[in-house]
Amino acid sequence: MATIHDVARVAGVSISTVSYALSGKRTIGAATRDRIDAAVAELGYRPNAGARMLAGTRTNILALSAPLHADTYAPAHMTFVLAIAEAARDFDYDTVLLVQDEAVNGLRRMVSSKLVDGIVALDIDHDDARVPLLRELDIPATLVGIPGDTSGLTCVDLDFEAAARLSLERLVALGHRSVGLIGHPDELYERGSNFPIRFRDSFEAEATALGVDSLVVTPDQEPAAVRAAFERLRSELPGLSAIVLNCNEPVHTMLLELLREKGLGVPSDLSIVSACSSFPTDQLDPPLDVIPLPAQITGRRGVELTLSQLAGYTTPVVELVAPSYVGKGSTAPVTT
Amino acid sequence: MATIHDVARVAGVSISTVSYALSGKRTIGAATRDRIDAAVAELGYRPNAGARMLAGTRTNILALSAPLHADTYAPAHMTFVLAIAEAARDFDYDTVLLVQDEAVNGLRRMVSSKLVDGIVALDIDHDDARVPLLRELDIPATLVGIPGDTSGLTCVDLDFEAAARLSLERLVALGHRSVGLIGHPDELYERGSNFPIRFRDSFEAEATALGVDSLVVTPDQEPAAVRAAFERLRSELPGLSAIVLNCNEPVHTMLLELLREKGLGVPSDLSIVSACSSFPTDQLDPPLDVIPLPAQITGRRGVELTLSQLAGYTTPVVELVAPSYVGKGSTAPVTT
DNA sequence: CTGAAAGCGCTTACAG
DNA sequence: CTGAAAGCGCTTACAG
Repeated sequence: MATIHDVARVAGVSISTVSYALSGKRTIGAATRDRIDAAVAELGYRPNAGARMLAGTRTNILALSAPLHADTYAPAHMTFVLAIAEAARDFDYDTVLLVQDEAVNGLRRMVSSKLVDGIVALDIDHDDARVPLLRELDIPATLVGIPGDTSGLTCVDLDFEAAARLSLERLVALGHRSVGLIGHPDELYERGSNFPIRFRDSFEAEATALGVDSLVVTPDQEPAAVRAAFERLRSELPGLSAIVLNCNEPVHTMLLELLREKGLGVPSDLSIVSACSSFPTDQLDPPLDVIPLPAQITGRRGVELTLSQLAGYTTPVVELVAPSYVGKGSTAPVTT
Repeated sequence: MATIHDVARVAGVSISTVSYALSGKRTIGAATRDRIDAAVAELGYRPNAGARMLAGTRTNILALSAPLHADTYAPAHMTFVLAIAEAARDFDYDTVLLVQDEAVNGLRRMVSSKLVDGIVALDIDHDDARVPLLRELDIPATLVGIPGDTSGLTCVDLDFEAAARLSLERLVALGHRSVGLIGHPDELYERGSNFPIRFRDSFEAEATALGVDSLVVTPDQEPAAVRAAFERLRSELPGLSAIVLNCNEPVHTMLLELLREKGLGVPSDLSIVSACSSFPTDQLDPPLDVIPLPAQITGRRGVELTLSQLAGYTTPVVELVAPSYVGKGSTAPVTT
């Protein structure tokens, strides 16, 4: 394997000139640069990663802390991982994957061995073990997700409060005045889970502000519970003409099956919007309008925010990505 | 951050003694070792990764080449990735994740920059672009999956031919003498896809050997195609009492729905076995007996085989993991 | 059982 | 615009 000395010899320059030519950290004469480029190409030279890490100030490696919980939805998780690994490459970074307990315990090792320049963390719990750790570690890091206490940390995620408002605004624009929200299972709210609560609170506040009749139901992921929740919406919201879903995929399927069974058409009888969904709603029958959880975007921002800290920007920020609305034909003007 | 010099000073020894104590590459006096251990603990010392890579012969990093195809089933893929990252840690290795085009193009970079000691590659196509590359690269590597031409390469995967035999043997032991195989969509076989073909051929050969009436159908992933395939099995195998599935999850669901619609009980009217499935068959209704695609095991073996090459074992092997049969109550003795 | 020292292949002041 | 040289923090012969 060729070293920088080989390149220098072939190009007839010093190794420092080769180094500077490659890093672009000082101006190099055109002729010199050409000779270096030719030598690099001829030898197939690539800087030794270890030497670079040791001599330089950067390792060009990021740690991706990605624990996988029992209830993690694999396709969404995959999308985050891919987005982050690809975004990292766009900035000439490689990604070391830390899974399971290493997602927590491996972080200290990454930092003290100086293997990585920064960290991107996924699957953030409300009381995540990595939150105090990252505060202590003092290394560029971004949480993709919002923990309970964000002080001193940089985080990025979908703006789910705006998403709740957006879902309602779209329905109201179509004339709907009575809208139900099917949320996550009740335990999640009691446990103080972050998103679901913020989405729900924002939904309720916006409904009040817009003068819309609304009700939130929080069924477990079982057909019977979904059925009961739907019946409750119908009985307590007599004019029910639209439903917003902020829940997992199985509940979507169960609801749609229930509606089919009841002979209720979507959107002819009921408009439906899926909000903050990490799965494609195209596959559902019928496909649902959706405000996607933009894993591609937030994952990439996670990388960018970590690298911007590396570049010296050290003020912690909580960045909320604006929601977007994707129509799939599951909403229609209210007909009375 | 403490360096080896700090540890040596605090312990009152030379840095080479610290290095040897930590690597265990030569015997150290008990008292000396204790002082070094104490100094390491006191300082929270961890060897600098870059220095280690540069001075030593190992980087303690593995590359995981994991392209994601459009038809990749995310949960299975996730399982492979987790198994590999965890197995690597068990041998004190970290894992650099290479996705999409980097899964191919990044490999050469990994090798020439000496970032990794070896490679584990997932999602192996019949004519995988990484196959010639890995042959050329001359670095410890293992393919988790079997390409068309395995010459010179180390590979590991489920023994799907044995899996086909196993599925049939279990059914025959229950008295079944007429067994259908629902395989993958026809294109896959025409395209020369590896597993499906080997499974099918082995299934047919075993059926002949056991004197079992059999038929293979290869429907597309659509309810109508699955229905037609099932009808064909019924009409061409009059005594049909069992079906082996070697196909994707959607086809499983479609078939079970079809049977429900027809009022056919599983296993009362029909025994069913899911073979080489990368998804849990517990979730299906009813749960199906399964010969799992053991991602945990083959993923881990991928790491072990790469590290054994690093340790000097250089003879390429194609290692086939024996299939196992997991009963879930979807098979029963034939009743006539 | 332990130490002094060379060297791994870079980056980056320092110098001109 | 370019070069000579120190130094990053280890590992590992070489020596005793």
